[in-house]
Amino acid sequence: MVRTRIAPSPTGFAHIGTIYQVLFDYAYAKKNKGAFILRLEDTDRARFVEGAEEVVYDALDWFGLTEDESPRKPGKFGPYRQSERLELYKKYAQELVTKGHAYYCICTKERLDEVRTRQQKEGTPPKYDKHCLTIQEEVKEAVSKGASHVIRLNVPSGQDIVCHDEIRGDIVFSSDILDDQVLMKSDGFPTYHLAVVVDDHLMKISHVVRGEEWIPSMPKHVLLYQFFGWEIPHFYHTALLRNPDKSKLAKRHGHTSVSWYKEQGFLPEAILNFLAHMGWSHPEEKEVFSLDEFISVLELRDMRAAGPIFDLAKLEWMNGEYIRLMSAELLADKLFDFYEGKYKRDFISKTIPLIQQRIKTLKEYDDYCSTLAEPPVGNLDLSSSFSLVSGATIEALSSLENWKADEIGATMQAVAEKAGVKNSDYFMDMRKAILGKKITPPLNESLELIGQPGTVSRLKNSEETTQ
RNA sequence: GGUCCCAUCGUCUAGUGGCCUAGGACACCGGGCUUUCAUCCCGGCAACACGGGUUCGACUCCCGUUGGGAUCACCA
Repeated sequence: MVRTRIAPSPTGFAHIGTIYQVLFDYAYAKKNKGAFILRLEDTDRARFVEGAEEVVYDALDWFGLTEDESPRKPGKFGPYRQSERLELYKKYAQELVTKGHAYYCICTKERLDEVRTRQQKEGTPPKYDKHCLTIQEEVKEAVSKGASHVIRLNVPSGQDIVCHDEIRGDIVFSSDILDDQVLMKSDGFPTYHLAVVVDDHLMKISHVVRGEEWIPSMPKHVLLYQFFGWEIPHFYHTALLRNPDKSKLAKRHGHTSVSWYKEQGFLPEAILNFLAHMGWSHPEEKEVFSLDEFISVLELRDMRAAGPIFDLAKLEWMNGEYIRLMSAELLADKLFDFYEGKYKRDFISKTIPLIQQRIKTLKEYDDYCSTLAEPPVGNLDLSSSFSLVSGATIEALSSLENWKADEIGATMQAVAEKAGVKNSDYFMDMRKAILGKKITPPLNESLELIGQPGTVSRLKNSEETTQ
């Protein structure tokens, strides 16, 4: 049984990099008829944020990557919030202490800082000096009397720890560089390292897909698995998404928030398709493919280890592809929802044929259609020849009987010809006079949509403002 | 700095020793279509970081150099 998981800490922020992990977790689980689990790593009370869980759920739902088990969808392996599993961690930490693989520590922050600065001066790796281990009986007595304490991992010296990554192969670490990591904090909460190992084991996680920033702490996890005598899941450390300057995709450089992509009018399907190209490629080198197809051809071990740069230009292209491939009906629905009532559903439907080949994001709809819905305001930047043809155009259009795009076009063309004005100049002026922009949807169809009275009144207004 | 990871066009990538004069996509630059902008079609520019090996033969294997990245908390 394949069971994958995503284990975000609820910070009130949905990171696009998390979705990247989820995509592979979800797809691999589905491919193997397994389960995709969402576990909340809320062990850091200092970072608790109200409503943060919903942010995670909303993001998963928006992308259609809904989990099989989670706090909101309890399965057999709950609870799915680490804060509700405290007794479990305590029990397993005790087990390690009993076996001698962990020990109590009552060192103060001051002493820890002192040790660290001394090591920095000496140029030795900064790690705990096992002071409390040497006086463990004393420490235990203090703990039993209620002294504030943590539990540390007792890292053996002189051992090679082999960490197997399915993408890179074996990575060997010397245990001598490892710190006696805190397992249980003084507030009774576990640290990530203990919790992740205990939970992945108890929740029967078979494949772990996580970012490569976790590689340095993997030996600690392997050590824990060995101490507990548990089977180690398959690890896939994926390359980190990068900013154009190659640094880890982070808030201060690039756009990391799912909400940003949503606001920019990107479609979840397009984002997923784009993300699927990061570190992985379709076996037939296809560019555009559905989530279902991705699921059927995905092979996790084909992932590349090099860190890809997140290229917005390609995402935009991909998004445009999805918009063009979409049914008119669906696109209209998406636009209507995106603009939350700013545009009438009926108006949007009528504009679809005019803009579907033009917009790359839902947000660009505004650029084309805002002045189609409402007359433009401000400087129209018309050429001097406009005044020569405006009167005749108004007259011709006012008397047009069949207000259809091709008729409108023919009528205007006749005016231009009669006045001896170049088509391109004439129509550009009309475009600017009626729609207020140089870049617009096709003019004739736009005018049909605006209607005869609307068009004529817009022309009259433009005529006045230019005089 | 220590440890670890990584290295093909500007970007995403194909390539698992001969099929490579290195393929595709985005971007970019031309051209066609066209009353704007797009779509669409045609064409172009552009890469195996460097140095040693191994081999009859290296983009592909090994070592080193350089470069980039990650990580070194009672955060995850």
